[in-house]
Amino acid sequence: MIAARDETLSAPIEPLARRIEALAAFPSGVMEPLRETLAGLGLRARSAPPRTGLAGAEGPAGAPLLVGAGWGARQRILADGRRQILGFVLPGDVIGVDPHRAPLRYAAAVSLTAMVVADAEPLRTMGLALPSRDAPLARALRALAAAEEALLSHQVTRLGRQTAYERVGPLFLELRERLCLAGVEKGDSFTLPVTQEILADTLGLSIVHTNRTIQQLRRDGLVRITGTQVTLVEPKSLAGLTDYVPLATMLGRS
Amino acid sequence: MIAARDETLSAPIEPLARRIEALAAFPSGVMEPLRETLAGLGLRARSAPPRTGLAGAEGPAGAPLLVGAGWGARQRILADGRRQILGFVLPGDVIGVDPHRAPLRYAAAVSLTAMVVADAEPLRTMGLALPSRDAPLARALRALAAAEEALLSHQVTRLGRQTAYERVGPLFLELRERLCLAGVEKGDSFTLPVTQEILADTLGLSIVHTNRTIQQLRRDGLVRITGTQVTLVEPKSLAGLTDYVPLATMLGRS
DNA sequence: CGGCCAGTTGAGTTCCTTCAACACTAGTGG
DNA sequence: CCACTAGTGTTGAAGGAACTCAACTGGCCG
Repeated sequence: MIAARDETLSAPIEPLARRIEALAAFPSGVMEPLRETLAGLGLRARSAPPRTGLAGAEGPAGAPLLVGAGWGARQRILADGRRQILGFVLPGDVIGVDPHRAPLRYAAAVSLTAMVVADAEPLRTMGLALPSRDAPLARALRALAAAEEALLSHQVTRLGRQTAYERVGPLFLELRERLCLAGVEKGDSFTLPVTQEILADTLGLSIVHTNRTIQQLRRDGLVRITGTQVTLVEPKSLAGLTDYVPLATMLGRS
Repeated sequence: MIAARDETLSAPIEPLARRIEALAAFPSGVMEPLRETLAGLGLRARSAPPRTGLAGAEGPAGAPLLVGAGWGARQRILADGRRQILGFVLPGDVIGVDPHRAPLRYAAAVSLTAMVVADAEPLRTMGLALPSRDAPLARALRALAAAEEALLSHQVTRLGRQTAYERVGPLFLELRERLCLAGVEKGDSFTLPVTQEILADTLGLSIVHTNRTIQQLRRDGLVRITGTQVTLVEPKSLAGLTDYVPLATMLGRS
């Protein structure tokens, strides 16, 4: 147990490497040196307690942050206290790669569970690299930025044009896909370590209605939930029913 | 009249230059050479008819596009025909700067009115430049990308956590601000060349409810509308009432 | 003139929210 | 050991926000 935890702490880049591998579709022989480049950056992990601010929450537009483990969220809070979660921050995510992009004043990143994060300043430098040197990594980081924007677009569509019932399915499918890409979960089942209040603020619904909607999905036999474990019973029909487009498809791989 | 139109066609970079000038907050002496750099790119404008696909709609992930005049939109269409507009494309916008970013398969860019656009491939190249050469332009382009993401985040919050009444005000304020930054409008009034159906698909509302909501704003004396002309009567109280955060604030200026 | 499109208005319905109460679990201190 | 508390999940009932259906207006153009 402790060994496993230490391993995660010492290798916060692993989820990122897996996502790059899964999404960037590099020819063989490219990924190995890239992994070495990543390892050579010598990123040092630190752990963050639950419910605290990450980059962008306080202080000046901070350094970019690589997530090694745990769940976080980017959120915006209205003057009267209403909260909207823009999206979850999962292992393999890099928030604030571009000094002008993520740690904006209007949207804060917070940890939901305990997290393992690393200062990703070296990554940012690489991300700015010209197509010449370290091109594969720069390209991969741009693909990740593209994925982030794609997720945000998806969020807009869900909130604007889909019913409560149609919003939950894609969210679960998205979370499962992202966690699988990062290599921290596999199969049709994943751990959902957040309360229904968090889900409600993500889905743009009230807590009560979020609860009822999830139960409807359970009654319909599309998901099974025990504790924090979510199992997608029939991912394909769930995807069809709720108009889900996989990340891989969105990024043009298909 | 014709002279003015020709001028726009021959200088599609003007709105972009103005936006950079307004948002990037360069010290004096930086903007002049930057304008010359932009002019030196020799971008050639062409006009696009209304209601046609722009980059990303069809064909392979196309070249990036600079908008010189007219209104467009980025949208996503669900399987059953429901449409969600992610955001408007206005003069000074660059769509698809990053080959991995805008022209995604899942989201198409379309023209709403007649537009003047230019192939912005040279801009893309510059955007990838290292901090060394052409640094100000690269920085400015990244700031624009940041603004784009900020707008998308705003859209999420509006759709997720604000009422119909609260959604319209910020949209009008945002449009006015963007048009002013690009230098194509000034003051508290602007031309809104789109139907209420388009607004509805932007706001995530039905046409009927969009109509009623706008009329409520008129009755409350917050906006005046004659034809396609929208006038914000009391921008400040409208902003306060609907929790609007100006772009300049979001980007950390002020 | 007639047709079409955008805007407007009324009436009824549906979806979602709010308020309230209650069950369950875990943690805390007497 | 057990009350006590707080947080989360769950359920019922009532109200409100937004949708759908339908009709009608006015402008514009062939």
